[in-house]
Parts: sequence; C-alpha cells; structure tokens
Amino acid sequence: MSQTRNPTLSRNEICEAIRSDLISGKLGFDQPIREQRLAERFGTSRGPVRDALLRLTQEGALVYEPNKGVRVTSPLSEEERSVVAGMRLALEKHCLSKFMETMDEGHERELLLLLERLESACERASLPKVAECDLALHRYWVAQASSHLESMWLGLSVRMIMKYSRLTRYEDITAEHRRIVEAVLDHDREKALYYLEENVV
Amino acid sequence: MSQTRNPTLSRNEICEAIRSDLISGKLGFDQPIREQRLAERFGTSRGPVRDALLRLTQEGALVYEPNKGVRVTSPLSEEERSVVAGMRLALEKHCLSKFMETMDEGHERELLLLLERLESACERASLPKVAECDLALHRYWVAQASSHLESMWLGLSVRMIMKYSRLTRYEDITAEHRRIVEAVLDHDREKALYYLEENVV
DNA sequence: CGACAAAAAATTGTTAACAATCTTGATTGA
DNA sequence: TCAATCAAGATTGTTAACAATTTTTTGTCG
Repeated sequence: MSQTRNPTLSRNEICEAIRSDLISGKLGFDQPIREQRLAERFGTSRGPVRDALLRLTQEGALVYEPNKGVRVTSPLSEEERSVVAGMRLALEKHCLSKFMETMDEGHERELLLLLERLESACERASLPKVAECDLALHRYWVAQASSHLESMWLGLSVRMIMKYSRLTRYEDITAEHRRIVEAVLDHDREKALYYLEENVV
Repeated sequence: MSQTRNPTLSRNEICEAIRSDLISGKLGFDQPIREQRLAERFGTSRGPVRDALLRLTQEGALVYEPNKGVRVTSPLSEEERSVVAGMRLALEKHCLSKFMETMDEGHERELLLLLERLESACERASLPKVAECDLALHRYWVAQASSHLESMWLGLSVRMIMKYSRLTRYEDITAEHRRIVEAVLDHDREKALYYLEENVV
C-alpha cells in the first residue's frame, strides 16, 4: 500500500509510513534498514529519511548504532512489557477521562468513524490494518486530551503493538473497542475506564 | 561551561549538551532555537545539530513547527505532571528493583561516585548541576536495568525536571538520595523503593 | 501618524557531493 | 585447507550550496 512511489512526502509523513510498516510487522526484528532504499521509495534524498529514522529511534521502535545505521528493535521482555502496559494504561485512563469532559458532537462522530474503520479492518482480517486502526482510535482521545502526553503515549504504544498477538481473535478486538466507545458516548466514565483497562492490559 | 568552542562533538554529545541546557533552564520557555548559532557553538554544520534538535523534539523537550524550527516546550500542567510522575515512579521502581538483583561492586562504586557528585553540586548550590546530577544518578540504575526502558524514562524525566523547583532545599535533595543509595547498598529492597517513592512524587 | 505593500534579510528544508567507516570477497602465504 | 591481509564495494556521516518559507525592515500612500 505504501510501496508505490509517493512523490515528495513530508518528514512527518515519511515517519508515519515507516512506523506503519513497523506496527504491521513488515520488517523483522534486527533487520537493518537502508537509507538509500527508503529515499528512493519516498522520492526524496537521504536527509528527510534520516530525520524520520532518528525520530523513530528516539521513540524506541528502532535502534541506532554509529556507522551502522538503524535496525528494528528487539521485542520487549515480558517483564518490560507489563511495566510499559501499566504506564500506558495510567496515561490513557487520564486522557480518556479528560477527553470525556470536553467532548462535543464532532468528537463523537470522529470516534464512531474510527471505530467503524477498526471493525472494517477486523472483518477483512487484515492484521496490519487492524493494528493501525486500533492505535488510531486510542491515539485520538489521547491527542485530544493533551498534545504533551500524545508523544509519550505514542512511544509506549508502538513498542507494545509491534508484538501484536497473531493469536488475538478479531471479534474480541471489535467487541472490546465497541464497549469502550459506547461507554464514552454514554458519558459513563467508570464503565469506559473499566473496559479500557480490560483492553489495554 | 559548554559555551566554549568544542571542536567536533558527535551527534549524541550535541544532544546531551543541549539537553543539559534545557534541564538547567538556560533557555526560557517558548524561546526559539536557531540551528546556525548552535552549529557554530559546537563547531559543526547544521546537519548534526538538526539531528539533535529532532531527537529532543521527539523526547518532548522541544516543540517543532514546520518552517519555523523548534522552541522550548511549554511546562506541563499540574495534572499532566502528576500523571507523568506516576509513570516515572512505576518505571523507576521496576528498574531499581531489577538493578539491585544484579548489582556488583563496580556498580556500588559508581553509585557512590554519582551520589558524591550530587552532594558536591548541592554544596556549591549550583542548581543546573544539581538537576543534572540528580538525573544522572537516577538514570544510572534505569540504564543498568534495561536499555529499552532508559529512553522512555529519559523523556519523562527531562520534562519533569525542566520545572525543577527553585524552592527545593539542597539539604533535602542530598538527604533523600543518600537514603535511597544507602538502602540499595544494604540490599534492602523495600526501603529503597519507599525512599524512591518519597523522592520522585 | 498609521496601515498596507514590497523588498531585504534571516531561517529552515532539501539536495548532491564528498569523507569516513564498515562489510564483503578475493588473494596470498604458510 | 585455513587464516590473515588487502582491495573493492556499500553504507553511513558531514558538509556546503541552493531552494522555499518566514520574519523583519523599508518604503509608500492615504
């Protein structure tokens, strides 16, 4: 999908595109990443590509070694994973709670749209898209609550979802998120946070 | 101290130097940052400087706007601060605990060295140095426990300490950290985590 | 004097060329 | 055959020049 020659994407778009590939697991762990290849793919020079790679490195999705470039980071251990999941949950609970306080009709429409996309991806059983839509939905309320917290959340979440379970059943994902969104639309804070916890941990 | 013309620092060193300036509060909030000036200061071209700025942007210490460069990020709200503090505490507790399991004599020496530096900075009442040494000590056990978690921790901590209280009493800082380190050297896990919590929150 | 417009300066964004480093494969000698 | 050495290629690191954009200054008109 992003394999086609896209003429002149901005730094940020390049970053999102590579991150999407990482989330969807197109790139294996420890696989090296070549700047020139990416530059050709995105139709730019190596400069903007380097910027994007550096950013993903700081995010933790890539690992950098001097004079050797970057490679896909190794998976989190179970221990690390559970610590990160706890941090992500705390962060997201706060953001969802805050988001619900200031939510208007536009937000509600957007929420339903993102949920629909996720369900559509689940129906097509397209794992990369499912992972992407999953993150996009969660990211929405985090971003609305605080741009400061959004970037922190992104780093945590990308790392966690890179190991997105190949075993998860799609109907579960759909159901879990539908429950959250419905509680949010009902302005039922307790229920929303409860379902969120079930989903994240 | 880093104002002197340093010939050819690596990307990482440039990043650490700018981060140090941010921690010590040399740069005011919303103050724009010019690439050319930094390039001259570090004796390189704009390329490596851009890399460093981009990295600090992802870390959350700087904010980027297209065609306008970066500026120092605005302070966290009290709410955001408390969420971030909680995340940092959870992360650091896990790391300190893990660190204590595999600690050897070399680690203990390093710990005492870092503590001495912090106390020395407190005696000289040099706030920038105190903030830097404070972070360096905490960073040590986090880095030893997990390089994966180190970068996450760094982002959280830099943001928090950028608002390092001008009111904190230096003897408190010294005492708090001495208590933690002593408990660590005693292999008293419970006590170490307890004092850590008192210090971070 | 103030508001608007145009020119100038400053700054960021991108690129291509070159330097430094690492990797690979062939060659040589024991 | 095996190991060490060296050369060739590939890759990353850095730089300077140029393009695009923004900001500041200047000039003009009402």
